[in-house]
Amino acid sequence: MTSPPVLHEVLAAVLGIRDGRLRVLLWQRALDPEAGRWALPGGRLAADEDVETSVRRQLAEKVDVRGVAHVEQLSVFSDPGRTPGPRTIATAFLGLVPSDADPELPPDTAWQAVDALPETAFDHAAIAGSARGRLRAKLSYTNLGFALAPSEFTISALREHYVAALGHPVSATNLQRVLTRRGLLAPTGEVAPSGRSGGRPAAVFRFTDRALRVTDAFAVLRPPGRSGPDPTVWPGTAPDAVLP
Amino acid sequence: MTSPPVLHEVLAAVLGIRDGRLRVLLWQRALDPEAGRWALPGGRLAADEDVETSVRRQLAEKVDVRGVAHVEQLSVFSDPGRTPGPRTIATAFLGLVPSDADPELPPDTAWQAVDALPETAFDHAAIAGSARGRLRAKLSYTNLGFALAPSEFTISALREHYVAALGHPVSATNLQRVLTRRGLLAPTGEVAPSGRSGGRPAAVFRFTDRALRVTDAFAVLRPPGRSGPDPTVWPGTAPDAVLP
DNA sequence: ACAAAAGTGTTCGCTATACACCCATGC
DNA sequence: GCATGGGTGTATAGCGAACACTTTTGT
Repeated sequence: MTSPPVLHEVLAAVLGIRDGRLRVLLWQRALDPEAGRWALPGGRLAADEDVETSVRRQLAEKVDVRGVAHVEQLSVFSDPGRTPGPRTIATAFLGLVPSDADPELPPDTAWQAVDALPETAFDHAAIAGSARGRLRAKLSYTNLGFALAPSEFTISALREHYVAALGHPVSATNLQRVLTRRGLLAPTGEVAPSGRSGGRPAAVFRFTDRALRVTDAFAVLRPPGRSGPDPTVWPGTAPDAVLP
Repeated sequence: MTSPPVLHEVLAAVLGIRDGRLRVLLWQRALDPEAGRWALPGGRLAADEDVETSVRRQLAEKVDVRGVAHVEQLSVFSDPGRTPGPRTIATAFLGLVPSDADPELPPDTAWQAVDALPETAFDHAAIAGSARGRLRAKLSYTNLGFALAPSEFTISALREHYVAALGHPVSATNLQRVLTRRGLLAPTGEVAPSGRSGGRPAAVFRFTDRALRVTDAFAVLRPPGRSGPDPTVWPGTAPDAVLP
């Protein structure tokens, strides 16, 4: 019964497209251990909050909460040696901030490219990588683009966001078709003026929903009889909890 | 700095097809709190183990470890009031036991239908539901059937497993075609004798792999140029960690 | 007129489902 | 022979990728 104390922290890998690249919000540690290295925001769980409440509270101290369009749990990092000192178990989260939200950041905090992280503390690089993997997967079968793109955008601007997040070329033609067929895009009716080098002005769109929706669940072994893909998620399963 | 102690436990929703239904392994609590109610196996984390090691160790006390074909993390349950007494955070897992593994169970332990759970303790019913959702999703885009079916089976027997797990009709014809096209099934060359009512004897198959493989990742927005669906998972992403 | 960017039309391959039909066995 | 269950052949619908082509702007 004299088991050693175990502390519990939450950590958030907050991703966003900044400057054409997929970046994660990190702060630079001033004190040991790991002074100088970059770390994910987060911290200890308070007595009266669950992990999701906690991560949202702690993010609010770094970025304007309203800037965070989506938060979801990744997984637990619990290796006994993951941090020095008393054992600390971390629940890792993915957060997404659209590129038109530009929260003021504390001086020790910056957006760092996920593909070229600076020296990171503890296992935080693995958590950031896990967040990137989750984002890439969900971009393909959900409407999660809404949490990355600004509220209004042209297709080519949206395409650049997808390219940065996915890390491979994306065709604007097909992107528009896929998202349109799934009913995720709504034209605002406005057009964006063309640049100095000419070109047809682009139509402006927005996402129809600003909350996570699974749009392409269950490619196979669907229940019989239905013609179209059913728009709703399987009964009794939260979108977050379904496809790991 | 006088934050209250937080305990950490792991809980496993071990699912399997038993008697034609999707069931979960539960044990009946003898003592308060929640005496008489049914609970998931699990318990406190030891000092030198991570959560995955811990859940495998604790399962070994209930079922023969070799019977458990697959274990993966679900999510953290951390509501402050989820248990009485000192605060306890749970990391929940999905475990799968093929139907030809019949571990001896302690007298207080039984397979209970997930669709008709008895009175369960704490938030364990929600965890079992989450496990069922995860299983249903992954049956569609991975080879996870291997962890549910016996090592050798006929297509119609496999079909019954899928029906029980998914909760809706599944066509044997299409099931065979989908799994064959994906290269998941290998015929053993043997045939199962037909029953007393006649009928053509069925060919016997086995799964080619006995470890999780994502077979249908990323229906859309694939990297360009490839003809077939790429057989491997996205570089740098573990199958477990990808699609929630 | 020309270049540039946006957007549409069309083709192609592939997947998954549905359903008709053939095969092998017990009685 | 006939019922029963197993298995294959084939048609259909839809999706996503690729690419040619048209539309609309700036210079």
